[in-house]
Amino acid sequence: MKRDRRTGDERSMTAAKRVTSADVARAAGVSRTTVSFVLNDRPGQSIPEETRQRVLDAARRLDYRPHASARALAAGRSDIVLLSVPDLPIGAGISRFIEETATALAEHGLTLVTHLAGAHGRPLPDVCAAVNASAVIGFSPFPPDVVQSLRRAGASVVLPSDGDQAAAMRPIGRMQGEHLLGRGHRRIGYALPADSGLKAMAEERLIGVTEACRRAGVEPPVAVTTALEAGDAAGAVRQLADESVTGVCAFNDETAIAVLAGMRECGLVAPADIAVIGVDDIPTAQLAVPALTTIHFDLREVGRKRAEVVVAGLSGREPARPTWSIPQLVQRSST
Amino acid sequence: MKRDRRTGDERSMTAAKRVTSADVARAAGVSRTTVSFVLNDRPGQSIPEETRQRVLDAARRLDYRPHASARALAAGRSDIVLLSVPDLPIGAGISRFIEETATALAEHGLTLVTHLAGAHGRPLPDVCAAVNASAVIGFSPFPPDVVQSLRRAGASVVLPSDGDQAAAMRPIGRMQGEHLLGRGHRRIGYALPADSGLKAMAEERLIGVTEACRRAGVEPPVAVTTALEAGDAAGAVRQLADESVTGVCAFNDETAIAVLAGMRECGLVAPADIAVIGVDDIPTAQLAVPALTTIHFDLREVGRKRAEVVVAGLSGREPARPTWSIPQLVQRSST
DNA sequence: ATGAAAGCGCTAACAA
DNA sequence: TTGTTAGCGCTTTCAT
Repeated sequence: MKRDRRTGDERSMTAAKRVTSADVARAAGVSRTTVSFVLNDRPGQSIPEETRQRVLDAARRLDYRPHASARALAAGRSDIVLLSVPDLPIGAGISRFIEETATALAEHGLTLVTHLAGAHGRPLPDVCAAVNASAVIGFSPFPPDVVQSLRRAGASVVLPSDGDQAAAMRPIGRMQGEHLLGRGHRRIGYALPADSGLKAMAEERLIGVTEACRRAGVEPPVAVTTALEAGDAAGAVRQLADESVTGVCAFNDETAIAVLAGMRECGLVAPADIAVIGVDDIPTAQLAVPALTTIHFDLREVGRKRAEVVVAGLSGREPARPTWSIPQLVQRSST
Repeated sequence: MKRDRRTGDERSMTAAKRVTSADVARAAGVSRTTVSFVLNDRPGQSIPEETRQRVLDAARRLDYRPHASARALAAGRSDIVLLSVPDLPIGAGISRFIEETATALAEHGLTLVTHLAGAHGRPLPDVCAAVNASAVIGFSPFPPDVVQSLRRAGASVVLPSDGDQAAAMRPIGRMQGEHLLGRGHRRIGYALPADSGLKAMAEERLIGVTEACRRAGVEPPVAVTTALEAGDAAGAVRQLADESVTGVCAFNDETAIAVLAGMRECGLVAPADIAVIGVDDIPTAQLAVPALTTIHFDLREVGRKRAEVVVAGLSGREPARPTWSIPQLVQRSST
């Protein structure tokens, strides 16, 4: 006889009773094994179409959903991919990227969940373990010790690698720099966001700008850091102006908008006094005054590429070296 | 003899071998049961401090992390709370809220993961099942059929209820309306976001504004919808102007900024021609031209309240009716 | 082509 | 106070 461990309090809040694969098997008149084979579409099993349909039907009729924990436990791996998003703010650009990645992963049967890595949140490896993620993606490479914790927490794929990161970020900075240089600016500035979670990305982009400067034979960019706040940005703008910078590349559109606000506070006008270029092409970029020149990329593409790398890693294949999609310049009035 | 199901390809990408509770038990020289009791801090078990420490030490030394799937499977519930975030954009306000909720939940041993409910993403119940969430939180009440799917997918708590929502949203709209009314405006407008995911929240806030109007004895607000794009917003502004609206409450700061941009395009200036008030107090609100008057609230508080309701629901208790923290007006130059 | 049965790592009732 | 043991729902090997 089976024990019943349910406690007496059967409240309305309790989850509905779950349908198990045994229920489906019974309804279809087959064994659980067969159900598993059919539902997982296992290759190399010759199951007659008729049986297949019977199982599929039963599953649909009962609204069967495999119990993820049980499956993960038995199979030794989950279908969960964890995305760690750095400290706020999450701009619209990031949201789009996340969504595209999720869609691409979903096509491979993987589920993406995201974790906002706030200062006081629980450590990423804990979250990874809690959701039993088999892959973890970040926005910039994780420190080696974190990578190891993640592995121990069950993640078999951890991205991005330093190489991935450089390959993705630098061309963007390079493009920003080249645009400004191409319009005749000779003294370039770079606005880094104060947000620490974005630092690593920003620094890679800055390297791209620096490369552009070197190629053009001009001094490396003057880097300043600014919070998303007019007063602070004004200070940054003053530093830039002191160095007679005439064109500044901002880490992203939000930072760029802050720079624009800082300039306003200093009585400077863009692009006449200083030209500003952002990255991301967020909706508010065109609403800025003046409208912001920025770098746009196809997030769909980027997300898809990331997903491919994850899928490849999970299936043990070496990923085809992902070719990054080409960023595009959106010329507006701020440069 | 144990079977070894590992396939031959032991690649560098594979997750490190996991430490199990049996390992800890062995290291501590006790049984798995004792380990379980100690690590879960089960009340009513009198375990000598000495043994406790021995187990704790062993666990720490081995960097043991309970296997979430196994635990969930055995215990019948997971520690996962799933937050479904509506379609983009995720403003900074939302990010803060998420982070605070996560922190508050973490204090109760729960892990929050978020899912961006994009148009093409997988359906929420699928995600809920995939991560085995025992609670699901949204930004506005889920349709009844979705609630049922979620329950069947294993969620025992689903929030918010319609009541929660109204209690949280309406006072905000009311406050916006009262501010404008208090400054003498007699013809109020309301700007809804085009984004469908935000519709439900927006409509509740609109009700709040309507209430404020009724109390003041003026006509209900003229509602218009606008995308986050200057051209579209200009159209909305024209509609408002046609109805001789002199003050508009925007759903949130981003919408408000779009309205401001629309006004600029129409040659209107705020607050002289039309006053604008937002909600959220996002960083860019004060960077807008003119600086945006808005409603600010303590996200920490809101997140904490939400978390309490979840915890209460999960433990079967009826939540203490959450008292919503008081929103605060931030007066800037747009009104 | 299908089924029986052995676990995956953990929890919890029960026994000692 | 601690250990034994029976599952949780699923996958997968092996036998039929």
